Amino acid sequence: MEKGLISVDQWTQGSQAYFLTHLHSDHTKGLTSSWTRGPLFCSRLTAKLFPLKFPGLNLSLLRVLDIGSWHSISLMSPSSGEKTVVQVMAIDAHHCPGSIMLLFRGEFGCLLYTGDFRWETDGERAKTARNTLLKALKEDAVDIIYLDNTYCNPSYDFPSREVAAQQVADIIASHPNDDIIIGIDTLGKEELLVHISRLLNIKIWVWPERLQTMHLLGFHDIFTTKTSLTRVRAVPRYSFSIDTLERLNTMRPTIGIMPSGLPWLVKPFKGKDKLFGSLLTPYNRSQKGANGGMQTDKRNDNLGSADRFHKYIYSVPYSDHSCFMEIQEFVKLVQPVKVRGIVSSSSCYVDPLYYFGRLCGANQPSRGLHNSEESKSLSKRVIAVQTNCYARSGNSTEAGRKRGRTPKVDFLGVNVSKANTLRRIRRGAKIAQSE
DNA sequence: GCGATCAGCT
DNA sequence: CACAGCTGATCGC
Repeated sequence: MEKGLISVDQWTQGSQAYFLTHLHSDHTKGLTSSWTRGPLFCSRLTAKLFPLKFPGLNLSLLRVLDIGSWHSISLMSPSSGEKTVVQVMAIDAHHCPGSIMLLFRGEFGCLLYTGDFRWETDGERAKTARNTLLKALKEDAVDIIYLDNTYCNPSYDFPSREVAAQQVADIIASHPNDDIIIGIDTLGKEELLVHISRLLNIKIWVWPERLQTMHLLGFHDIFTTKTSLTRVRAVPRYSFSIDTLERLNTMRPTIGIMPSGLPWLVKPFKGKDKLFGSLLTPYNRSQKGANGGMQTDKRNDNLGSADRFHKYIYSVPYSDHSCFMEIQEFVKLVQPVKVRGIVSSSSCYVDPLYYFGRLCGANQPSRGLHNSEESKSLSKRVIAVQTNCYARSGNSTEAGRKRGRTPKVDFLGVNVSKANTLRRIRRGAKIAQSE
């Protein structure tokens, strides 16, 4: 398919229809409240959440895709000028509220763009999504799948979110006298919090803007902004640090729980002040026994940052992306002719074909373990739909100008700087007084 | 003063 | 290296 027709999670000029898989910022880069470039297709829930993130956006440009049914869109072929019809079906991606995969068919063939997705085997939603997909696939074979390959490596193995949620609940239950801080983002992990709330019969504190989101999502009794009502607080992940926990512990015993996408790969620890790498939690450590035991008994001010971290913070493998086995099952199910990854990380990228080439309809040679520049640019040029092939980290080791930093964050992690407040208001946050 | 962009950090 | 993305600073308008 030629360019100039449709774009997915990409907001540069030149397409006739734009599709958004979900409202995380790395998929909306370039999209602003002053959007006028064309109709914007998304799920009903995403449409509902839109005003929160993009206040003032012209809502008449939004087009709701109902899950599981085909929508026909009349467009114009950029080269011939003839009318052409694109059909699209949204399928629950179960990544965050409102997230969808997009199945396209048209003159260009049949394409499946997964967006970010989690393909669990159990649960009502997972089964419904599977049935929806299977039904759609009966009518068409998928030519190309654009795959969320975030954890597309056999070393990424972690349990279902249900199991991870139970681990979190167990940690909380085993600290009956502690305050609990859970790090979350602006969207996602709601099911985890609901699980905790139901199981322990406890309300959960969230910051005011997050409460608005919860209300839009239909949660009305579970969450609160009154700290006096609960010992469990969900706070912005970026406010989550050793310092925060240590400060809180000078007032009340408090533990932090990080339902994190990351560190289940235990790696050697490098650099004495870095937190990256082996994040063995107190939870894991107690099961592990040996090794670090004696250091935990040292006085706090003698601890290295790793030990300071593990003293208060538990990291739990709760992921909104599929693990390797789930990705593999998904590719087996779809049996696409071709597969391309949509996440191109700078050095960890593995061509999905390396693992799944043999599962594809046509036997494609893999381009090998690491992404050559060739494979990346190829993916960009030949890509049938203009899609967002994005990188997951803007980390650069460029020295540049170093700026000293003392974040002005109050003990609950809600920042109060003026520039920041303005930015939040522009994002649509109505600053409500919580207490 | 605002939006876009970048560096830094978790 | 990295989940997703916030914050502060800078620069051009």
